[in-house]
Amino acid sequence: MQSTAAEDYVKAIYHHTEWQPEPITPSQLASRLGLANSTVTEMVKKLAAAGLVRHRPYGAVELTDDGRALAVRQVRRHRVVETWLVERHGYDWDEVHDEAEILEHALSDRLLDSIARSLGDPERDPHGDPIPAADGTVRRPDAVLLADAEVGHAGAVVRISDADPAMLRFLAGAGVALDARLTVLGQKPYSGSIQVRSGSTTIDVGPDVAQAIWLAA
Amino acid sequence: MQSTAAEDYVKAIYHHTEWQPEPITPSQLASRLGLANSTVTEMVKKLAAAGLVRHRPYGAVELTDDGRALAVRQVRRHRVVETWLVERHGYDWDEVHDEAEILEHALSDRLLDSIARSLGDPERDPHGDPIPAADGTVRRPDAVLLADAEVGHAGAVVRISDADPAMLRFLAGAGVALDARLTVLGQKPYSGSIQVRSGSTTIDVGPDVAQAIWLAA
DNA sequence: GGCATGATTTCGGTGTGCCGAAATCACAGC
DNA sequence: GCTGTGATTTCGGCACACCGAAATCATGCC
Repeated sequence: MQSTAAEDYVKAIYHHTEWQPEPITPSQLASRLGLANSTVTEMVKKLAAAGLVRHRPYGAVELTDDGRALAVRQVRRHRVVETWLVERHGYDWDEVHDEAEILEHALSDRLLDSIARSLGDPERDPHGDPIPAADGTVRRPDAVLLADAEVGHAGAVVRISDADPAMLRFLAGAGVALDARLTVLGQKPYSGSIQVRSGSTTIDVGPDVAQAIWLAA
Repeated sequence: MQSTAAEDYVKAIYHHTEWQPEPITPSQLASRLGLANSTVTEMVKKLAAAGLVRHRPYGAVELTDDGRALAVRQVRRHRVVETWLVERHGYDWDEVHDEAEILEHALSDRLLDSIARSLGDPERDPHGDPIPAADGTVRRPDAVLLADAEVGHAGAVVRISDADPAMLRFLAGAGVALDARLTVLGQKPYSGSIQVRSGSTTIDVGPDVAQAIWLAA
């Protein structure tokens, strides 16, 4: 059991728990993968038989150590490829995902490690997501979601969610990029938006943006 | 009909006619692909329905213009990838094939062209096989099989078959590489071997080697 | 404790690409 | 013209990954 499908499943499960720890339900998994619930049920059963996943009927799905190791390997591949596409082949942030999704299943370990080396073995991808090392080690920066940061908190942008390409472009235009230093000035009561200082300018960010940016703790 | 399987079939058919023009039979195709005859029969039927191949029952298989275009595209991908693996990732000639076989199905046109550009849009791969251009143009050098070359013929090595990795290593050890200048000194009667001068040394090559080296005409 | 509701699973079915065994064909030799 | 032989095709079947519809389950609400 090491098909590209299995790799996609464990990666999706891992991804779900990467920034918050509740286990994923089968239907969440199905919608994330764009598959029918019945398909996921069947595949989860196979993954469980292969020892990659724990699952009792009608319950949530969790990775075993083996499953997590496979997922981390897959995440490494995906993020190395994304970084390579952006840094060496002129792709934009919002163009890399589909290509990486295919390539991550096609590269040998040897080639992937060679590509990573040629990039200087980066520890994070263009969004700030940590790139696991070849041995499975993940170095995750101490980070606070902007939405959860206290007033007065100041820190560099450590991660920006890549869920919404339009937002990425907006933020780039506003000068908010990886490593940009932000200071939380305050919340506007009842507006749901947060005031933030970036360099000498002040910007208001809505709740969707505040959920997409992590600052160094 | 653009599956990786279809790509493999048309590439194998193309490959068969690349250096000699008899059409390939289903069983030859099956053994080249490592598949059962029955599988090939079925797939050929689908390829014919898709307009990639011409085939009447119990006859040989030939590419249509569409099929040839797809095959050439695939050959380009394969050879660009091989060149890239050798030149940028330290692979040896005899190590690239399997990796390229997988990658050629996984790279987008955009990425492949970017890789080719980064290599200077090479016109031949490490074996000397011509790399088709992105528009499908193939520039094949005028070449003579060493076995067919007349006594006194002199020319650079233009292509070395990659069928036998051990032979590749032997030739590399003997100083016979791409662009090495060889002169045909003569045939040893009844021995089947040919005397060749390479620089200041003279070597005897057997019929298998003489079938694997092409000289500039 | 019964029941509605939404999530989960089961079930029958599909498409692709593969296989071995059996049937069929083409062609050469007589 | 017949026939044997090897190549080709047909046939039933399998594994994988997917689907929709129907059945089943868990949970919260009354």
